[in-house]
Amino acid sequence: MARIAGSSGPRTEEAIRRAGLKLIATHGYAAMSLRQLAAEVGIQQGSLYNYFRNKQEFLFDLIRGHMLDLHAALDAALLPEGSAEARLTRFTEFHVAYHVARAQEVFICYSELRSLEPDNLAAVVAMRRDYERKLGDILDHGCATGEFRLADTRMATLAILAMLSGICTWYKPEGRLSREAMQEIFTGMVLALARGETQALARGEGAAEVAVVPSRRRRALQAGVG
Amino acid sequence: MARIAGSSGPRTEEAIRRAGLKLIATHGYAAMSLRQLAAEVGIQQGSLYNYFRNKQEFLFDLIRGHMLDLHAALDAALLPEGSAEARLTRFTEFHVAYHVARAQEVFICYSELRSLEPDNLAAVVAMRRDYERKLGDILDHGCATGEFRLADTRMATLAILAMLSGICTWYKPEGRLSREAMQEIFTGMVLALARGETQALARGEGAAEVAVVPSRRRRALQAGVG
DNA sequence: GTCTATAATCCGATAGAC
DNA sequence: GTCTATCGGATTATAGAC
Repeated sequence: MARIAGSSGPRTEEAIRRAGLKLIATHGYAAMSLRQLAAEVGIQQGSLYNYFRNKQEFLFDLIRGHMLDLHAALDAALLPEGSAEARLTRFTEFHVAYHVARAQEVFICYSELRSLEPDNLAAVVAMRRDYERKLGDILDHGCATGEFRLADTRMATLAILAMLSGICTWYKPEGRLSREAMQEIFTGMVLALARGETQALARGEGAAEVAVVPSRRRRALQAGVG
Repeated sequence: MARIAGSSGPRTEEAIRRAGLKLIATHGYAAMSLRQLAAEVGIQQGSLYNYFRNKQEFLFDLIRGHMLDLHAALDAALLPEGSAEARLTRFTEFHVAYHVARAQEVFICYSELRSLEPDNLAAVVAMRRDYERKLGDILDHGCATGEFRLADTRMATLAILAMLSGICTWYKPEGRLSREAMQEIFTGMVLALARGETQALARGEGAAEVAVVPSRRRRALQAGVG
């Protein structure tokens, strides 16, 4: 990134934000040094402290700002009334659009929670819980009206959010599918999951009991392969 | 962890592995120092180099070993023949069981890919792709036989894997649901998603166009809230 | 195999000139 | 607001005694 000549407050601030998003999304917060960030922006490392008090505050501002945006945008997109199906459709379309448009920020919000200090983490987790509840309420309502058939709405909430949030881990703007196509595909999958009319197959007893912890001997053999 | 007196090769090796899994899962690879790791094991930092050549090799061994275990366990669990529904049921039950039993290792395999150097990353990504293909083949087969109805099997592959893999981000052994209950719930959701007989609702035009990038002014207001 | 000691580098954060 | 310079400490990795 080109060197910015002279004084320029707001421009530098936005450049730092964008560079930080990119570096943290790529390498992670702990692996990003402030010298790296300053070089990407085109300023000296010490100058960064005109824009935050310390590295932790920079991360928290990024994540908190994004969560506020997310909530505001969801509230604007969500229907206050209507059938559960219509509201779930809206929720899914919004979630896909948001994750496509702001994949980096969304990714950081999931992956860098571990890097937040306790107080900052608590604030973000509370906002996250509110967000989950909005989906959970739709699912609960749909089950009450008979539109949805879910064995466990809490698990369904986590499953749907994980499924949709996964988008930000592999989505590329130049990819095969347009935003509209992805919205339609994912809406179809989410609705099918929620309606879930079918019964699970009789489970093959024993299948679930497969060994998931390898023997010490197999581990040793694996090490030898390298 | 208690100090291990005297020489003890294999015991130390396993202790390092377990401590590394815990620390990396909790704080991340970049944030874990070798001094921290050594302290957790109860040895001095320099002694770690009897067990790996450098920090990167330690991470790669952890991830690669886990991927080998995962593949071997899946192959043992998966039915070579049978209906697509039966095979998808087996796949899901296995995936849930594995993620419940080894949540830490699975989590690291997703979250620390970014910390792998290029050659190591390429090796892991190749293994990951093989794994995805095994699910993709089941879905393709099911669509061909008419058991499944999916608009896009590639998206469905990614969606199902994200949904199941999400388990390792929130699962706690002391949680509300047993492994068996989770297997049944998730199998039901995955099968419903794959069968997906229903059509999506007519989409509310305009709903997808909601602003996902806030105005500069709103951002400034948000910053003021703090 | 474990220890102590240390090399060489990098880190976040601060001070003060302009 | 940006720069240069630096402080104090932490980091990975190595060397050599036991």
